[in-house]
Amino acid sequence: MSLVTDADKPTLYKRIRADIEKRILTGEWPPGHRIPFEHELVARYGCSRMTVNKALSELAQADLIERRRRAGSFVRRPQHQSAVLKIADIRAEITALGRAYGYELIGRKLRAATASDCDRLGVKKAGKVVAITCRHSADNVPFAAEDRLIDLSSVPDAATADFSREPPGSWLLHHVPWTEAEHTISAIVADDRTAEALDIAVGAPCLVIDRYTWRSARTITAVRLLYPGDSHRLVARFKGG
Amino acid sequence: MSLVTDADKPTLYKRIRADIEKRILTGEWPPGHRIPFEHELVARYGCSRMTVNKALSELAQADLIERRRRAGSFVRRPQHQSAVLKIADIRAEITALGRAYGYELIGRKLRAATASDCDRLGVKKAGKVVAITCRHSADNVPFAAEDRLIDLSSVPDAATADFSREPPGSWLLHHVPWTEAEHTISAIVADDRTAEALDIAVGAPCLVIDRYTWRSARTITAVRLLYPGDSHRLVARFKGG
DNA sequence: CACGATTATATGTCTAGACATATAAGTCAA
DNA sequence: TTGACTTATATGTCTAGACATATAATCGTG
Repeated sequence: MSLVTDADKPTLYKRIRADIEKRILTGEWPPGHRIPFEHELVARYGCSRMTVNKALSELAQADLIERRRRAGSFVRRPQHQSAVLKIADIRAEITALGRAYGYELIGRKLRAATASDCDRLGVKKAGKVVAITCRHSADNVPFAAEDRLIDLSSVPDAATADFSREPPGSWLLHHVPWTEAEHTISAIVADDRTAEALDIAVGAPCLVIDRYTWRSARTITAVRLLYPGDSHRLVARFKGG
Repeated sequence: MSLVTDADKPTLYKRIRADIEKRILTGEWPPGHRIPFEHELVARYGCSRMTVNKALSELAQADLIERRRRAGSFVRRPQHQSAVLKIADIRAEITALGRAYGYELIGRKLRAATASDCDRLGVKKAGKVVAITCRHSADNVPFAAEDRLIDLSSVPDAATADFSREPPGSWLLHHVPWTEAEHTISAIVADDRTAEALDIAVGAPCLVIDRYTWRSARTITAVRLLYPGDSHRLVARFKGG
């Protein structure tokens, strides 16, 4: 599997699309930024306008850019994310509810990936990983317990990031643009350890969310979140065809 | 709001795309069906191949069709939907697992919408509704309990549909193309009634999915599904920007 | 200054070709 | 029958143009 999708034998329009996509994803061209006009890209790549147009049209279809006649093409602010962000950034979720956000780092370990780590990250062989355990609270009431693994070969900066102040989810969101995520949701009843972490009764229902995030076929992080099941609701909105 | 996107002033390639999209969505061209070759569409619409190619390329980018060199273009089985379908069509989910699907209609009532019905459907005032209670099983083991409300002003045919044979979810899927859905997921522990319906112990964890589906701002159905929490996993995959 | 008319320009769509390339299908030999 | 080779064909990409159209910017006028 290649690092970048569609990069097997880059045709010109795919290269143009990938170039622009990369600048958007890395933040070099932030939302609202005007990307070069078609005629400028034509000059830069030395091709016909149809080739540039095809690249830009696909980016537009993917909602990465917005094209406006006479004005140009502009980087869109992520919009699909909102539904997901509600899940992805617990701090934002809690503060959006008008409640006081609390965060507590319980454990942080830097280690060479074990077999079970690789399995969790969905990779054959990872180098080093950071394992983080922490807890989120709202108005001083436990809100969610988090158990996370970050692949350092994808996110080397995570090795030195200070997770005692900033929750890893927020940190990642601001340092690593993700492109895809998969959630597996299930329900369990709280065992002793979970009950203690969430300050609920043993046997109370818990919502379990396992999220696995990657960018361009490259694993970023795997996280398990435990919520008190009766006090939390997870909202996901889809669009169908 | 218009019913069909991009239909304001249909240019030719959009018309071609919409024509094909319609046939796919209505099921006239089912998954696996080979759609006409480019040269056939060129002949039918009397345009150049690039125009047809643009329509087909967009359908391919939207994952509605798959294009294979030398073979042609084929309707894909819903796969962006698959994550959702897994939720939406329990019968398909169970049979996909290679297990025997069982369905049992427990109750069906046609009534004028009560205040609580309107609330559940998210409308101010509905006319008549159908309320359905049923149960799904896999290999004769209870799989999910369903409690559904269908808005008859949006789906009049549902009044006369025979839900004793076909589960309402499957029926709706084949009769009413949905465009958007919102899921609210939570966890509970089984009470007496739930425990009996799902044949699990009282106090066992349950996953609750409330799904609310609409099309073009028109409510179609609201459904609550109860799954045994330890035996069921819900997978959702998102794409971000 | 405010507002309507004009103009310049970037994107939107389309054509009639061209060559590249993956691959289904057919051919032939072991 | 099976495997290797050849061929036909549908899609993939690209060009150098063309005209259409929405609209930002400019210009003029009251």
